[in-house]
Amino acid sequence: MTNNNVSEQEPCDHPAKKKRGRPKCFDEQQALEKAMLLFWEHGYEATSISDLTQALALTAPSLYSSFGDKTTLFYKCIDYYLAHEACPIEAIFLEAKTAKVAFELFLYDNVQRLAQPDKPSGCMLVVATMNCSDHAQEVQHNILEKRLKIKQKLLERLQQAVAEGDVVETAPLQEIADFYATVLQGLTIQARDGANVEQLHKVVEHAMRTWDLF
Amino acid sequence: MTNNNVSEQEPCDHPAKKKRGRPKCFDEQQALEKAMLLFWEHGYEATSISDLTQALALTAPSLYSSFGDKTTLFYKCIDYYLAHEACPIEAIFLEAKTAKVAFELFLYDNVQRLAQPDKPSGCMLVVATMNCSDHAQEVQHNILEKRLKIKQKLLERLQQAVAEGDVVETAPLQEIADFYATVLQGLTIQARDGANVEQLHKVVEHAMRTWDLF
DNA sequence: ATATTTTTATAACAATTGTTATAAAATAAA
DNA sequence: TTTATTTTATAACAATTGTTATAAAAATAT
Repeated sequence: MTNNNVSEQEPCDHPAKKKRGRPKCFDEQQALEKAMLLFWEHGYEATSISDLTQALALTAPSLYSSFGDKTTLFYKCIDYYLAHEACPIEAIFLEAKTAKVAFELFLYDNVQRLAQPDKPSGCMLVVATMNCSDHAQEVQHNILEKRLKIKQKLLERLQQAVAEGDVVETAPLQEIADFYATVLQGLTIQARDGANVEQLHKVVEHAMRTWDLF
Repeated sequence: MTNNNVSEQEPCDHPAKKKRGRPKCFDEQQALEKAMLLFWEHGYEATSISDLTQALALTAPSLYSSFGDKTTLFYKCIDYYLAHEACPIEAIFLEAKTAKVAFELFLYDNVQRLAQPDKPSGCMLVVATMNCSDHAQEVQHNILEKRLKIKQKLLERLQQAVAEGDVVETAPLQEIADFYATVLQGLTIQARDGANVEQLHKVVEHAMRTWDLF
């Protein structure tokens, strides 16, 4: 990680060390956020370089020198999304005492993120590479794997719960993970279709009510 | 509906009335199905005219004279999909004696359609216009409305059930519809992510087990 | 045979796609 | 001041996008 933030003061003898060449006339972090919002809203392929340069108010060469080509930029936007907009599943799963509480917190946290009025609705991992041409097959596959990893984390939290005794050993862990992953991804489409937070909240409420039926 | 099928015999005095000009060298219905499969797999915008002409083995002028422009062709593919590939929700809802049975049949029917090995996975209404540019906003909106109509039919079937007495009047109909719509659309993403029919079956099984918890 | 109709094939269209070469501009180091 | 470095702006690149004009080909009707 290179530190490009000029305004940041470091505790050394030459503070505010200026960079050598012509200074950038835009904030890289802000630009990345704007790009992420575009990709989140319209997806990887439907967002053109021209859309990006227009929204970020910079030229194509500046975009390329700062972020690489379109694919590289997209991956950086995915990372930005996961760091700043997506649900912190590991933290939630760590502090929750039981698997049920963990899933409950996870789903409610997602609900509020999936249906924000001032942000694109739905999970970016789901909506940004849903329909792709053959040229974007690799990108599509990489994002698919990120989705699968989330589902894997659900399963691992259940396994941990079995080890800790708050879920019985005979419980169908894979089925439970499949069910809540289905609900989670359904919430994304519902949000895209205009459902509000209260509606999604009720859906999660019911989905959690069924925990003991497994 | 114009009948372009030359081989079909009609019970009138001049059977097999040949058309006037040069005959078509491709079957319009088969071509439409192939186009539908492409749009289903890759979506509206990511499927190019060149992709279509290549897969249907016909030239661009033939494509345009037979089906109109890309948007018109896409809508015809959506109609073909709804007629031949999508779940016949009205028929299922009509013959089911109770709302619970109706929802059960509907979801199980969907499961087998969403995860066919030789077909694109997931519901075309969900996956074909998930990420679109501004140019395709109108198409995206039209497909969104088709999704909303399905959800509306869930609600109406519940209202019918209340009228018929198999669902209590105090039941939260909108919540029930929201929940099962969420599960349905979640199944689409799960199918796209590689879940098989048995897995989705179990998800539906659990979702239906929660019916009486509303 | 000629005329009419429909579909075909070839080729081109302007516009947009992602990307980059080039040179000017703006800064710090020498 | 000169040199080195970095970012900017302009402009172009080949390839692809959706679409259509043109004319040849293949059938029926007169």
